[in-house]
Amino acid sequence: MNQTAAALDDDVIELGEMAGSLGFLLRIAQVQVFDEFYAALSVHGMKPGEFTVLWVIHLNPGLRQGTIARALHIKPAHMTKLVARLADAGYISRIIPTDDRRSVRLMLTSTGKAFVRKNRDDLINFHKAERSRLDDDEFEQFAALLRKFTGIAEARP
Amino acid sequence: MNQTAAALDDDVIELGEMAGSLGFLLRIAQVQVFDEFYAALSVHGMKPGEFTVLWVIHLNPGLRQGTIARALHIKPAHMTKLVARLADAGYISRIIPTDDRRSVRLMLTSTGKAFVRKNRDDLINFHKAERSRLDDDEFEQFAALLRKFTGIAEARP
DNA sequence: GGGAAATAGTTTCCACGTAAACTAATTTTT
DNA sequence: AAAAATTAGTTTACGTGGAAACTATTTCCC
Repeated sequence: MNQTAAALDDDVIELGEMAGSLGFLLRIAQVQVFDEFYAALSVHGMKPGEFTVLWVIHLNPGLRQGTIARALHIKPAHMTKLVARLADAGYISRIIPTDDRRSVRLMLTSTGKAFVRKNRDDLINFHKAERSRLDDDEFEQFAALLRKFTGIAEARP
Repeated sequence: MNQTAAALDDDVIELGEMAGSLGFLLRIAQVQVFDEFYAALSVHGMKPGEFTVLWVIHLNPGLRQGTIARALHIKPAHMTKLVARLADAGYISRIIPTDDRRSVRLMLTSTGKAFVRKNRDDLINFHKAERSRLDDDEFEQFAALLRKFTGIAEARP
């Protein structure tokens, strides 16, 4: 048990300035939240990105898939596959408008609507569970700083 | 140019409760920081994870690679490849101690030491660049909340 | 109006990271 | 002390997401 040198002192790691690096801290935080998401919601066989897209379509029916991709920082190539998965699963329908047949507009199917309605609470509860080490005030402050940092507007009430 | 319906109003997206989701906000924030990292440091052909590992070895010479992997939430399989890349590049050396020949302890080579010394400032400057939309107070508050959220201790002065 | 440029999405191919199975070394059990 | 269990790291096989090239459609401009 007693180590011979400081260099061999496992489990205690000096991070130095790294502990002030947002990139590093954000990555760790995201991994943790991701794990929580899977623990809470993967029952439905859905991944975070897919759920997010479904949610955005729910709130913004008829939007172009490219617009959604840009807003969520999903690359077009990936968006194509993600949309295909959601369409194959029967949650969304791809609509090609006649006035611009290059674009694809997305709508929830009735199955998709039912899914969102049914799992809305799981989503909300998941958000609450995320708070883990923070109290309510800290949580709100944290979310506000994240929104400011990312330049994302707060939800309109 | 004038859209016909609200549903077609591209570029304005309603996120609803999603704007309060840490998972969502963390992902966006991380993507942004990641992009900044590449813009600032990819000249050296090094990725964020690699740079972080190099930095941790610099501060904790002789640590086991598994210990570092756990601390940085890097999976063992990935750590093997990452360490191989850094070793191939000549930045670190893998040392198999005689008292436990299963383990691998990592040290910086002189090349690695020189690299860290030379790029330390880029790293620090990068951290400053990260602050973009936040002032100094907000930045510190943000980092503190991230540390609390992730359970990571602040750097010892 | 017809070719050039721009735009939307898709396809192909590749890199990164992971889970699962595996090898090697060490410790525990009996 | 041999067998079983544990631990450290590696290898293999695969899935996800991304860059670049491609197709289809629309807009620009001469």
